[in-house]
Amino acid sequence: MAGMSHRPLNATAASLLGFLHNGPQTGWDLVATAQGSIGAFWSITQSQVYRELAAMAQAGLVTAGEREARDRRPYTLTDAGREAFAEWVARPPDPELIRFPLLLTVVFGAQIPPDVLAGHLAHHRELHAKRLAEYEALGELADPYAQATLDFGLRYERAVRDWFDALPESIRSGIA
Amino acid sequence: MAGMSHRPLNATAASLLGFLHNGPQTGWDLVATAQGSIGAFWSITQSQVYRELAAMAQAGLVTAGEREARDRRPYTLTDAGREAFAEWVARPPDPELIRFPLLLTVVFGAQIPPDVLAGHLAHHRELHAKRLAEYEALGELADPYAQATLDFGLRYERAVRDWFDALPESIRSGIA
DNA sequence: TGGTACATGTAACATGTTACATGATTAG
DNA sequence: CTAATCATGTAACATGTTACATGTACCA
Repeated sequence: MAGMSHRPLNATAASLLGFLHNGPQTGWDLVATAQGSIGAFWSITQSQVYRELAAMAQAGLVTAGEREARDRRPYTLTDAGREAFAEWVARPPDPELIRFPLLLTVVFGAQIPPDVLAGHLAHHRELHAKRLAEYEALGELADPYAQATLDFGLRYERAVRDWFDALPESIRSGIA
Repeated sequence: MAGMSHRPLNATAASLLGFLHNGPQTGWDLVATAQGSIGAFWSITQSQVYRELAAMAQAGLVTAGEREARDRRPYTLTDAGREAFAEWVARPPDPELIRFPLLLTVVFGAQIPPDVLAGHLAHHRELHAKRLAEYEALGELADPYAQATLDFGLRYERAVRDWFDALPESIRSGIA
């Protein structure tokens, strides 16, 4: 079966397989796990999780277990799933994608009432300050890999904060 | 017509309207304009541009001009389009979305051959170093709003570089 | 006269989002 | 008994991506 041709996994599906390396989990649990551990740089919705699990079960990468209490249905990684994950991991990761609507409003600053723009900026500065505080409150993580991604988040949030603070007064405060 | 109910614009469509404030442009030109000025934090494809232009023409936000040489078809902003743009910028921008596949591989580091992970990291470090050099080569921009977004890019890329360089040796070099 | 860049568009599909429908279990 | 939480799933739609088809104009 080694040479079987399957289209490569998408990163969302692959990450579910990644989590299943730690043992069987239900869709519900996977949503919580994913949002908690990779949510900051890989958004995943409930709908997607159930869809990918169904597709991967179809493809034999996971197997759906019997329904337990509360209809919980645990999914288990198969050997084929393990192999698909290994293949995914070996391919060079795509470059990151950033979609930052606030920067769009900044670019079009000349077409926007200065106080409106300043309000958007102030609001987002707050959001980011909160997120930075949350990251800092986490302290040191036991898992060095998780710690590495947290470190990314910390550096990112500090860079964003510094950016806000370095904006020209005319843009930041809405005083033309 | 002020109270007409239309679903709010998506950010991609809105940004096209933003660019059309500087005068009529063809789809082709808009793709180049967009990729050059907001491409770093808002990806836009050609397909999307033609689709959004057609939809916005339908909705009366832009008007398609006569075909010129080489079948060029310039689109012009209408008053309704100007209004729709103004409504869009008044709404608070959504938080940014970051999708960073490399960080997924880092999170699953324990399930990945160390040299494979180290290779991915080295490759991406290179990519980011190049991008930072490109940004730095741009120098000061005349438009303060464009400069503000460039400044974001510079700070982001420096944060990413510093993150790479601060990774634990065991992760970065693949030496277990 | 042949290749390259310009230019528009469609088709097919993958991915992501939002809202809803349904029911089980727990806690107060 | 009732509200909140747990849990699965579907439906409908929006957005994004890739590949292709078609033709124009320039330039070597």
